[in-house]
Formats: sequence, C-alpha cells, structure tokens
Amino acid sequence: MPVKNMDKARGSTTGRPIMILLDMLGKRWTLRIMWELRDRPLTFRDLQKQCGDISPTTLNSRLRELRDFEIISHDTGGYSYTALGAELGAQMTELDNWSRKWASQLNDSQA
Amino acid sequence: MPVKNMDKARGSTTGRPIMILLDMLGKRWTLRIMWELRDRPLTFRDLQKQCGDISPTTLNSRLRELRDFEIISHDTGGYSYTALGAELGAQMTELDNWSRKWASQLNDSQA
DNA sequence: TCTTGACGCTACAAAATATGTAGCGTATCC
DNA sequence: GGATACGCTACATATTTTGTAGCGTCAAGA
Repeated sequence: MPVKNMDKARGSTTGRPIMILLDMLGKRWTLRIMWELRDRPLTFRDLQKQCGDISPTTLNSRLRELRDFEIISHDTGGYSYTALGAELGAQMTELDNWSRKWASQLNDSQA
Repeated sequence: MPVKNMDKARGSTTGRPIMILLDMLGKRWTLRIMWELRDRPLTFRDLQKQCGDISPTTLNSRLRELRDFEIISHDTGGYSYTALGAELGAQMTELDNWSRKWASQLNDSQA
C-alpha cells in the first residue's frame, strides 16, 4: 500500500513505507539528528552545535523533511519528536546498545 | 571508549561506536542493503537487481565497509549477515513495523 | 576445447548532494 | 537602540554518487 504524499522519495518507485523510511534515514545527517533529539528538544542552532560540522543548508533540508513526514515538530521550545517520532527515536537507543556490543566484539577480534 | 580501526568514520571525531554506526548507516544504500539481506544471502548481482539503480561502484564500497566492520561476510553462497550483523538486521524488521504504523497515521492526517 | 553464463568487481566522466562562509530578517531583553 | 539568539537563505566549492562500459575468473555444457 503506497503512502500519500510520499511519491518523491529518492530511491523508491514503489511508495512502500519501508522504502521511503530507509531512503530518508539513509541521507546524511538524518539519523544523527534523530539521535541528538533523543532526550530533549533542541533549537536549530543547538543542532548545528551538536552535529559539529553540519551545514545550515543541509540541516534545514533534513528538518523540513522530518517535519513534512510528521516525525518531528517545531515550537517555541525547539525541535522535538512527535508522538510517533518518539517511537522511531526509541530505535536510536537500540542502535546505541547494539553498537556497544559491536565495538567490544570488534576490539576482541583485533586483539 | 573509542573503537580500534574505526578512526576514519566520516562524521565523527570521537570514535564513539554509535557515531560510527550512524555515520555508516547514514550513507546512501547502506540501510537498503541491510534490508535486502534480511532473510537470505544475496550475490553482488542479486543485490544490484534488488536495489534497482545502485551503481556497482557504490555497492562495492558499501559492501566493503560492512565487511570491514564484520556486519556481513561473503562466501560461496553470497553476502549475508554475520552473527552480530543479524542482530542489527533484526532492527530492520522493527523499522518495517514502525513504517507501517507511520504510513497509516500519515494517511489519516491527510484524509 | 570452445563458448556461454554468472561471478565480483574497476574505471572514469558526468550529475547530484553537501559544505562553508556570509549574512538577512525577526524577536526579546536590557 | 544595542546586543543577543532565533531560524534560516545564497552561492560558489568540494565531495559523493551515478551510469555505462568492460575486465578477469571460474564452472558447466556442447
């Protein structure tokens, strides 16, 4: 089942939600932005600082996409997850857990 | 705790595992490749077909990175997850579940 | 043995995407 | 009204990705 207003997603002609999601998350900085928002709202400038060397052009373009898809929203407190976005944000924590395990195993195999 | 041989990750100077992971997954096609491998091994050419219009240059570069990080391996059957990679692959299923919920909610809010 | 097919790639110029710096317009606080 | 923080936009440069072509290896079949 294709999704409305998701037609222009980069890598997908099917319109399948997972393809649209993978396409969006696969753009540079998108996952990082989701990660940085994991436990508090951040302003545009906060995000620039947290992400180090992201350009404002790119940051704005990612934030717009995340807003269009209702994963984040913007109000006076800054940018933060929507209710549904928070569930995706929770996956960031899973990735963090996995990455720690991964790092220790890689160190072992190189010891 | 920085990770050995992860120094050249694009977006991160810290060497923190999560940063390296987000950086890798944030490159175009990496998530898609992980997704396509979710329930069977695929050859290089299978992956090209499944991914539609990925260029062999990019595919090779992503596969190399995933192999270097021991997330996938390559043998006579094709490319497939390592044991640890499979745990990351399982997250792909979570993303799929989330994306379906997301799609139906987006459709509602646009109805 | 010759050919056909699949395999995993590499080369390289062109196109798309991201960067870095500068700075604009608005609002708020003193 | 001067200083500060806000969310951006402009635009030339740099990096990344694409698309097409094709190479070298191997194994099966005629």
